[in-house]
Amino acid sequence: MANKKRTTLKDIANELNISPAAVSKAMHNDSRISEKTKKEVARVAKALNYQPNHIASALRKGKSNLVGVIVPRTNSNFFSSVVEQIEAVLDKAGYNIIITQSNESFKKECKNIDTLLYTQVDGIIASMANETVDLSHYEKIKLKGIPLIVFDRGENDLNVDYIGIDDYDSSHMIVEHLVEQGCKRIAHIGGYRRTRIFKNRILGFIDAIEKNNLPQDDELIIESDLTLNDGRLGMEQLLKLKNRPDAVYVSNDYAALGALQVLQEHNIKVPYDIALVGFSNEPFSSLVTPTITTVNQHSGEIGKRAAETFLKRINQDDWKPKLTKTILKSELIVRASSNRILKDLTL
Amino acid sequence: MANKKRTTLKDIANELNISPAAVSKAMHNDSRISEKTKKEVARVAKALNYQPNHIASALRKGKSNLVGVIVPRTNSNFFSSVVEQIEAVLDKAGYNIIITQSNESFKKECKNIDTLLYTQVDGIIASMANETVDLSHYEKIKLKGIPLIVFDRGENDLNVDYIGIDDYDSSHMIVEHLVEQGCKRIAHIGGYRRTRIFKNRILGFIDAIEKNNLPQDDELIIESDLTLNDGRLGMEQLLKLKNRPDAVYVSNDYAALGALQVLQEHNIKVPYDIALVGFSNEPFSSLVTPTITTVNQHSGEIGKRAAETFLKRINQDDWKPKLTKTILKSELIVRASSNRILKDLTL
DNA sequence: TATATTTGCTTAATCGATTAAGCAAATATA
DNA sequence: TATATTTGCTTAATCGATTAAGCAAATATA
Repeated sequence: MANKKRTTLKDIANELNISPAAVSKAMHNDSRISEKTKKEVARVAKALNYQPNHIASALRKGKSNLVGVIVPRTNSNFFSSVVEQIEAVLDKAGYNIIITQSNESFKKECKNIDTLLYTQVDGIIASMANETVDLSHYEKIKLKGIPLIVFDRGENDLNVDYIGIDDYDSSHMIVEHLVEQGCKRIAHIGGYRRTRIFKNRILGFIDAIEKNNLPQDDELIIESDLTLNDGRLGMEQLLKLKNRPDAVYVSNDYAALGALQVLQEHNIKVPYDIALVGFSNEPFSSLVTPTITTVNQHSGEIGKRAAETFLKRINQDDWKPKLTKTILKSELIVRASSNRILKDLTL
Repeated sequence: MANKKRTTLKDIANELNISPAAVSKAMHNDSRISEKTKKEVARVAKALNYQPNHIASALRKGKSNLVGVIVPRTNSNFFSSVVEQIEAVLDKAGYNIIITQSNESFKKECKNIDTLLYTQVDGIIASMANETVDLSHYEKIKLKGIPLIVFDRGENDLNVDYIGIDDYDSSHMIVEHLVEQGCKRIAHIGGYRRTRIFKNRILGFIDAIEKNNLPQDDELIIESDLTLNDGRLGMEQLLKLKNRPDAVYVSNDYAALGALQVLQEHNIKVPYDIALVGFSNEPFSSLVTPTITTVNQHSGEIGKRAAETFLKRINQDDWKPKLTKTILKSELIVRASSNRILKDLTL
C-alpha cells in the first residue's frame, strides 16, 4: 500500500529522459534550464509525490538548516516564550530548531552541546545553566566556526552576541514608580550577587535609592534564592525591623507572592501600608489578589532578536565572534500591589 | 586558528594507512577488526579531534535519529512537561527531538508536518490543534511508514497509538471527593461537548451524580470556552439560581480561578459555603488563596509513555499502525478550596 | 600435509542531491 | 558568411559514512 520506495531526483530524471542534474537545477529554478523542462519536472515531481531528501542536500551543501537551542528548562514562562519567538523567526528563514534543556545542570549542558554539534547544527542559541562556570564547552562551538548567540545569562563571558534586558535600569524604573506612589522607605529582597542579573538589580536599586535621597540601610537589602518561601522569610525579617519599610521590591514573582502571603497574614494593607513589586511577569502575578506589579522582560522580543542575530551572522562570511550586546529595556507593569493612586486600574 | 577542515574517517585512515572502511568498523567495535587497530583508531581519532558526521551516516543508513514533536503550544505547563519527558526518554535512546508548535492552527500544523517529514524525522509524536478536523496530513505520516504517536487529543481519530488520561474517571474522582466533603448539590462548569475530553468529563460528571443519588439538574451544567472570564460568568450564573449549588467542579484551573474570584467578591466562604475544584494543576492553583483543588494529568508520565511507545514501534519491523490506547489514571490533588475536613492540610 | 575456517582487512558501491566543468546546438553579432 | 555568445543540457565528482562482497594470510582441523 504505502510506496516503500521514495521518489528521488533520479526517478524524475528517468521519467523525462534527462539527467538528475537537470532535474535538480529545474527544481531550483536555474536560469539555464528551459521553461518547458521546468514545467515537466514540476508535473512529474507532483505525479510521483516527490519529497526532497533534506539529509542528502544537507550533506552535500554542508548545511543542515538546523539551529540548536539550549535553555535551562522549557517549563518556564520566560524561556518558552523566548523559544516560541526563536522558532517563529527561524521558521520563516527555512530553519528548524532543536530544543534541548540543561535542567540548570552543567553536565547536561555539556552533553547538549555535544549532541547539537554532532547533529551538525548550523548554529546555537543558548542561555546558560546556573551551575555553569567552566565555559570550555561553549568554546567548542566557537571553534567549530558556527554562530553562537547567548541570551539572558552569560552576558560578558563568551565574547559572542548577547541579548538581554537592562536589569540595572529595571531597578531604577521600580524605585521611581514607588517614589511616585509616595513610598519613602524601600526594601529589596533580591537574588545572590554572584549571579550577574541579580547583582545588576541590586546595584540599580542602591543607585536609584541614592538618586532619590531615600534612606540607604543594609537591613533593607536581603539576598536569597528567591523561592516562594524565601520571599516569606524575607518579609518576616523586614516586618521585625524597628523601622519597617513602606515598600518592598522583590526580584522574582514567586518570592513576591510569598511576601504577599505574609503581609496578608499580618493584615497589612497592600499597597497602602506596604507596596509590593515583583519581577518577571509570571502568569500568576496577574491572577492573585491583589494582582502584583511586576517587570515584563519582553521574552518574545529577546527570542526574536536572538534569532535575527543568528540569521545575520550566518549570512556574514567574514564574521569573527566578538562581544556584541543587545540590551532591551524592560517594561514595568503596574498592578494593584503597588498602585496607591489610580484606584480603578484594571488588570 | 580554528581548523576549518573537519576531520573525517578518511583522515584517520590515511594517518594509519588503512581504509576508511576499516576505521568505520573499528569505531563500531566490529569483531573482525583487531584490538590493536581499534586502539590505534581511537588514539588518532582523539588526536585529530574527530567528530562523526551525523548527516552522512543518516543518509547512508536512512535514519536521522530525529523525532518530530508537534504541540499546540510550548508555552503551557502541560505541554512543556510532556515535551520535557519525551526529550528525557528519547535522549537516552540516542534520539533528538525537533519541537514544533501549531498555535492551535490547522494550517500551521499542516506546515509543521511537512517540515518534519522533509527533515526526515524517524517518527512523530503529536497532540492535535483544536482547529484540526481534516486529518489527511496525519495520514501522510502513516503513509510514509514512520511511527506516529498521538497524545491528549485525537484519541480515536487516527488509528494509531494514543496516550491520554481518563477524563470520564477523573470526573468520578472529583464527585466522590466532594460527596465525602459533605456536598449535596454539585454544579459543573465545563468545556464544550464537541471536544472529546470535555465531553468525557461531562459524561463522567453526570454518571457520578446519578451514582451518588445527587440532584441532576440542567441548570447545574454550564458549557463555555473555560477562560478566566468564562469562569466568572458561569459562577455568577450559578449564584443567581434559586437553588444554589454547594460545590462547583470547573473543567479548567483558569475558569476555576475566575469562579473563585466571584465567590470571594460575594463573601461566600470557600470551601464551607461552596467548595471548588479545578482541573489541570496549573502552577498558580497552588499559589492563590485559598489554594485550588485540582486534577494532575501526569503530563510527565504521558510524555514518558509517548516516547517509550515510539521506541517500541521503531524497533518493531512488522508493525502496522492500529489504534492502541494507553489511558492513564489522573490524580486528584486536594487543596483548601474543597477541603472541609482536614483543616491543616498543607499545600 | 592438505583442506577448511577464521581473521583482518580492502575494494567498490551506495545513500540523494548538488555543482564545477564542459559540450553541442541554437542564436547573436561582426 | 564566419566567429562569438548564449542556451540547455550532460558528465562526473563530491559531501562522509557505511556495508556487501571478497581476498590473502593466518590458524585450525582432518
